[in-house]
Amino acid sequence: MAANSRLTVAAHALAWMALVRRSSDEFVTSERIAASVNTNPVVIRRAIGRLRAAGIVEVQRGAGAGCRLARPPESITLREVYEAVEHEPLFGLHARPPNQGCPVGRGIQPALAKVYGGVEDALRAELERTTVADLLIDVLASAWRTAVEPASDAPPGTPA
Amino acid sequence: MAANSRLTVAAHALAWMALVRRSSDEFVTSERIAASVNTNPVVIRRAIGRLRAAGIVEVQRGAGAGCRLARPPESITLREVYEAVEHEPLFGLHARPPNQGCPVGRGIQPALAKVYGGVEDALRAELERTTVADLLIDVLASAWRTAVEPASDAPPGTPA
DNA sequence: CTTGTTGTAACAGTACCTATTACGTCAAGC
DNA sequence: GCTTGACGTAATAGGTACTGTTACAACAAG
Repeated sequence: MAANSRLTVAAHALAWMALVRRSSDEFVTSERIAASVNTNPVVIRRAIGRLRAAGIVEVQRGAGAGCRLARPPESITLREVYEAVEHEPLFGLHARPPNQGCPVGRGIQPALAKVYGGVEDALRAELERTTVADLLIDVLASAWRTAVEPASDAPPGTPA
Repeated sequence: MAANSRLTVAAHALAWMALVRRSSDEFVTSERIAASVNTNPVVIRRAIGRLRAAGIVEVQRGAGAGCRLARPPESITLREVYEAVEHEPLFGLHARPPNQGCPVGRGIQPALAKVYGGVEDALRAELERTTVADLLIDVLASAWRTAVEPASDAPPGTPA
């Protein structure tokens, strides 16, 4: 399970946009988000592209452009986010087809596909229990707990 | 989510050993299992090594050596198998630590870790619902359904 | 002592992810 | 219109992980 960080990047970006949305309706740039995630703006744009295709965010092009949540954060579940950014199955089947001359080789793939399908359903159901709004609340609670400097509750406009 | 096939290979090997166990207590070689999985014996040995460390199979070395289930297949759940062969977390966090000067950057990792932990728990609970014995029953049912030749129900001793 | 098998290291090839640069496209605002 | 700032995307490089394969030491049965 070589884990990638696409869901993490997408969730981080959405939490950031949800926080900004509390105080303004302006579009935020991929560069600003990238400064908080600590990555390259192109990585953010790639994630945003998938979220836009899923109708989770809306993007404004041209000068002074950017991105913002397309819907209230209470209505965006992490299941949606997961399905927007991740398309590979959780578990891979055989790299090369198993021996069809053997009963186990012939029956193993359908049997495992059933199991894996149930697992992915369970994973999606669990992710559905958390919305971006829930996540932001928890993020801010954790940030307070970790804060050492009293000036830590800086406004969202100063992420870098 | 770059999916690997370790769980698939382990489950396939265990189903094969469970089928053999029905008619004999002999040890089977990694070469025989590899012939059914259609891979290299070393790949099987790598999986067997982890299953052995977890107490799922027992290995006999020396001449005429091999491997067999250490316990009845009804007592081996896919959760155990998953935990034996897979150690990486399902979702990766940030490749580089997020900006600690931003409230979201400071709180996102603990918040996501909580979500990801719940997801892994749900995944394990779902995998726990299936034992190797259950899997074998389903494998054989699927093999029968797919069988075109009447000689398809060959004894387990002839996998290749 | 021979023989067959495991355990493991080493290596090549492939594939994917992240980071980065570069550039075309686009719309706001003067 | 033109300028400008930002997105969308291709291309590339470096790193990492998995699979397949060869090779060989360790080991136990007979």
